[in-house]
Amino acid sequence: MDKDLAVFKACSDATRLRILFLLTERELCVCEIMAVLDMPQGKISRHLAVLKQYGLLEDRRDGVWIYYALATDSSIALKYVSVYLVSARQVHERVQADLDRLRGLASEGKICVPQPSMALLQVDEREDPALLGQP
Amino acid sequence: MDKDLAVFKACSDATRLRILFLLTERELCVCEIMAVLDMPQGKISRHLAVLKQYGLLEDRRDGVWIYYALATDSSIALKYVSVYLVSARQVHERVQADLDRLRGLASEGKICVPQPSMALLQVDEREDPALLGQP
DNA sequence: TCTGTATATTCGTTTTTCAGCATATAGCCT
DNA sequence: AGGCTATATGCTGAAAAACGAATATACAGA
Repeated sequence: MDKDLAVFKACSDATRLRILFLLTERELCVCEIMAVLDMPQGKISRHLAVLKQYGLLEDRRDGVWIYYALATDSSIALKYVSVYLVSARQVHERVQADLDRLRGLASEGKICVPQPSMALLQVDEREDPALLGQP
Repeated sequence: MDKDLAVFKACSDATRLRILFLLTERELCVCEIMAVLDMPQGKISRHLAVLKQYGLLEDRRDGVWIYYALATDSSIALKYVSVYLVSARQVHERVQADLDRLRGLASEGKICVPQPSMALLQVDEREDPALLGQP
């Protein structure tokens, strides 16, 4: 029962719930979640750590990026929460907005898709202030 | 989404989760829950208030007793949590123990089933110390 | 009206959780 | 090696949650 309790504790925070909804779309790296939710990096990282510790997420490293994905049924409660997430994501407006934002940012290349030598492109060809925050 | 978040917050406490599992059996009054979980009255009452406030429980008064029951689908998350509770109650040992204890106490008449003039019976015919706590 | 029982609520305290900020680690590229 | 980027983690204060103990309320019955 402790595992199930941990699942509910993990879901009992607004930021973490939004992250879980985002991860129903696909696996995401920290900077993508940061960009969509517009929250500081430390905050996102710590919430991801909580979700992982409670068994809801798995992570994999790809170079500098660390991708997080929903874990597959590590407990009874998680099984039901997963189904809930997929069902409820079409219903809640805020979730819809987050998912739209994710797709928008991704299609505009504003967030770290695993492409080579992104840093160079920034320096040479761009001056987009949205990448670093508004000065 | 806030309602769903409230549901998860409600479930993110061990005592409250045990109460919810108990209520999958049938509606219960406070003294029954107290007896099964062996916890002080104030504690149980406060947790019930939280569960009710978050929309997971409904209550009805019957004389001195107040019966609590699982609310019926007041939010998306609650719908899935309800299904989870029914499914998981056969799996978790502690839940099984709680349910067994509930049935045991009920069949022995040790807890307040809505019978008339129970106080009199206690005074006249009984000396069972389990009713008040072990001296 | 008085008594006893069931339940709710308040108070003060302790524990837990969360946020912000700063710093540390780890990998890529030159 | 050194710089840059992505991510993790430590620290501290503030807010929220939980508890025990005590008190208040509400109802039933004599």
